[in-house]
Amino acid sequence: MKDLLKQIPIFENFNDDDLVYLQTISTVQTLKKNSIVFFKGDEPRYLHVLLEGSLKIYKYNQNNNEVMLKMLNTASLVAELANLEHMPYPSNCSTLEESKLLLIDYGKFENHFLKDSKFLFMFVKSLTNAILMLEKTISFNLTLNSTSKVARHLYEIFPSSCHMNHKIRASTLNMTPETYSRIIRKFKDENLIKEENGKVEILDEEKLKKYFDA
Amino acid sequence: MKDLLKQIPIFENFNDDDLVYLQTISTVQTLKKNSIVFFKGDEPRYLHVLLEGSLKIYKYNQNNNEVMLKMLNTASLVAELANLEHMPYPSNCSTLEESKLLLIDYGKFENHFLKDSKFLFMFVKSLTNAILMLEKTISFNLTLNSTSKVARHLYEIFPSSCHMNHKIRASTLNMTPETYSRIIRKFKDENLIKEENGKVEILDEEKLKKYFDA
DNA sequence: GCCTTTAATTGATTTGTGTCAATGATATAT
DNA sequence: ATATATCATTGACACAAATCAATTAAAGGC
Repeated sequence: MKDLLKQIPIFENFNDDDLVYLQTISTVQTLKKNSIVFFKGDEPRYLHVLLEGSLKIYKYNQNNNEVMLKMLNTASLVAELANLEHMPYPSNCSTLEESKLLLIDYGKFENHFLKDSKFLFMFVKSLTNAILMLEKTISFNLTLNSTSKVARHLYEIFPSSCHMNHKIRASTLNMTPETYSRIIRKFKDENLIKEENGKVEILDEEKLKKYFDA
Repeated sequence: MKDLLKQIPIFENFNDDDLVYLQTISTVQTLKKNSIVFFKGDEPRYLHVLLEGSLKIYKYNQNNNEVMLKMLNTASLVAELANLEHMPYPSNCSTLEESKLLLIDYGKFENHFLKDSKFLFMFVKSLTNAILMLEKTISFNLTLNSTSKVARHLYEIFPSSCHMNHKIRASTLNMTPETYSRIIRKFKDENLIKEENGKVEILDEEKLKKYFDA
């Protein structure tokens, strides 16, 4: 777990003592697929760290369809901001597969770590990272059409999410499985990609790139 | 200017000495309507503070239409992250009306202020604020359809932007002026709002609310 | 292994929003 | 004050993506 925590920006410079203390104020929780981690409106009591599995952060649109705002994979800090601001969670969170979470008692964490300015640099780094991700999400969703989103997802995000099925990939990209399927079909017909037992392989990287870097 | 700077989260706890030093490393720039502040890809040399007027942060989509990612009004810090990370600007920025900017030499700012941990708390606060805004943008753009966006904009964002014309309001909401106009017409026909010499008045707040808080 | 459920694909249709075009209204400049 | 440019509105049409529906494929449970 130590190594895993060090992959997370906010903990990367924690020393052994810090990590030991962190464990004394934490518990590990294992959740089955499609379990709720928290609901929109809940008061945050824990800092959640995703040790294994994957989560989605989501809301509902007018038509009560889920809109996935963020997907989180192993070694992520979940929704740090609601904690920091002592505000209720702005979105829902649930598991996409069986997952293991570290629940850190936030009151204790705040008292021990956040009063200490040596940790603030790490905090700034973590927040900075969060901003970069958010800006990427905005730009991705607002400037690209469905075809481009799929192309870019295949090109750059794909390796990390290749174990996921089409349905989840589509929802990550905020489109329906039907649309996703049709675009994948088009790419196959154009010989840009091929798919063998669920594993996608890119055949023509350059042509695929043309779909998104205008 | 002192009072204005103190409205900006990152400067709110600056003392007089800090503010005086800030001025020695800054210049003021006045720009006409539709002037470029920076282009995507530029290297940031200044920390920009918007003293007067308004700006847009934008990119282009596949069809070379502008997509506005953010609008900034008086007393805003512009694109702090590109500075912090020493990365090129990820988007373009231009003025929406005649505007006055404070250009702070970022190299000097960083040396004087960011090495000092007493300023880090303010920095965390500023970043936190930025994250909240970004999350709101994502949620706004991904969960609402055009009608809901206009309703919510009228309801909550409107007073601050009532001096703007329809074209800019539409682009703030990432829709065409035509779509905006049609929705406004619908709301007028339903007696939800009325418009007199460019000034919108809400007639039925409850009904307007129903369009966005599902 | 078979049965049941969930996921994937494909076609037909609908819907929301953008595009194009024409006209009327405002603002700005000379 | 008039001319010119910009903005606003409205209608007709186009298009991307969602929805609905039907079928096939794959995965999980017993």
